[in-house]
Amino acid sequence: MLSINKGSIPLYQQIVGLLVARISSGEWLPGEIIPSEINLAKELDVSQGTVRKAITELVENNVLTRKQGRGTFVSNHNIDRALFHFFHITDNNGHKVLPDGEVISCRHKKALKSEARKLQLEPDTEIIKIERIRKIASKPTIAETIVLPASRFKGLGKGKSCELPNTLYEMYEKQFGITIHRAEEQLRAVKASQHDASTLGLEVGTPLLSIERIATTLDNIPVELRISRCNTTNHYYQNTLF
Amino acid sequence: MLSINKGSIPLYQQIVGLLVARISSGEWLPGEIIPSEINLAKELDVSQGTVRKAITELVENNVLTRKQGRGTFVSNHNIDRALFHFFHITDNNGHKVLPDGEVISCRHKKALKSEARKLQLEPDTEIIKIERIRKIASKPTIAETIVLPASRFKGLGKGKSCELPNTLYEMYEKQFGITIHRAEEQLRAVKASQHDASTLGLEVGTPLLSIERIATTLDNIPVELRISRCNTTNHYYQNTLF
DNA sequence: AAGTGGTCTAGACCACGTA
DNA sequence: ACGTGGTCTAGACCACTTG
Repeated sequence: MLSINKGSIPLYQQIVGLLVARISSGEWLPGEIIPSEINLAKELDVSQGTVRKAITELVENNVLTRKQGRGTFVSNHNIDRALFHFFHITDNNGHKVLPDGEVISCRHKKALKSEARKLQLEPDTEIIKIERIRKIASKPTIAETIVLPASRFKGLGKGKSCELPNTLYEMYEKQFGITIHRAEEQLRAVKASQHDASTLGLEVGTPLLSIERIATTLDNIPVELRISRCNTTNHYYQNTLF
Repeated sequence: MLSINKGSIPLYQQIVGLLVARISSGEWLPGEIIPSEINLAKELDVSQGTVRKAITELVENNVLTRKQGRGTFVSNHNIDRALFHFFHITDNNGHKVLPDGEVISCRHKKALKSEARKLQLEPDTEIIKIERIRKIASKPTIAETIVLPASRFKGLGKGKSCELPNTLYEMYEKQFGITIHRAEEQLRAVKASQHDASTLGLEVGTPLLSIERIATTLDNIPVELRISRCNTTNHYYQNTLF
């Protein structure tokens, strides 16, 4: 099982792999506690320090969460994580506010060529396309288009389920067992289209901040494509560099 | 000196503080080697593991750089760091290319109210304002305005020194002993002004990605305000979320 | 009181770079 | 050969949570 040979991968890295496998296989679900460091050490026949180093790496990647005196848990998507890690829009004072979401349409379609490529799907695969408008302090601020592979989100958008919560990732996790772990965002300045302009109450051609996001699971499978067009008159996208 | 009392700050955190102090005081300059973990442990009368933990934290913050077999070094600004950590613009294929910079003007002025606030200066403090245009593959792509407190950059912009290198942070470090450690960026979509439009060869009103950056030193003193207006037709701003 | 994570130690050995 | 960082161990004690 675990091997400690000359020139091989460090033990703690192998353990990281084992832990990730047990999480993405669903053995340990989001929010659940995992065995204590001591018990994992016994099970894997390594020292506690080595297990600890592996866990530390996963904590830094937001995969696990430590709670002193209680144990180590698989991270889950709550409103805090949504705001802290997956939402970079703030008002002009730098304060984050989670906007309300209001679904405009939700339809099953065949993926466009570009959508299929970005989600690593076969051409013409069935997808769910959601259009929603997000309001901050009752003011329409972001127009969003969300594309999901229909096969992974069975039942979404049929019947009355077009009412979606604000924190979609929490819903993906609870209803579909899909945990978003990582996202790549591409930002551009674009002109508001006719559609954007009318939903956001702006003139056609107004500059909007376009954020195209591809969100992936722990095992790096893309499961959501999201394009947000944001009115940055009273808000901006905040990023910190080190 | 170091205290290990009940309920006090952990030893390794205290050591982080000591190391940071010795770096920002200039005792260890960027690029220089610091004492080995063993020697620091002896000097501070703690175990090597504790020193190691402190250093690890600084390595993760890009303050120190470890080189196996050689030693631990104070990080410096080279082209790699500029590209990897402080430059998020890529072409449409996701490839980073450091653009050329061409200074348009470089003048000493009094800080505007908003500039003084952002750089934490007294109103009317003397600043240096640099306008430059950045080209990628000979094509003007980014219009930049850079504001620096004159007191910290004595001599810059007088005489023929208006020729600036592409990697400014390397120059700040070498010529002025100022190391940029962290930056906050605020992104917006804006209309190209008359000035932007002519320098970038676009029509007035074209959407541009505005990036307002405040860069700070290790001891969190803001030393540069930079506003970039970027034509995102063939480029985008790339960001990764966890 | 018992169990968990968090800190700290002392020492062994490996991998790498330099001389 | 030597010194450096990198991994791993075994064990002690502290801080926190729960029963």
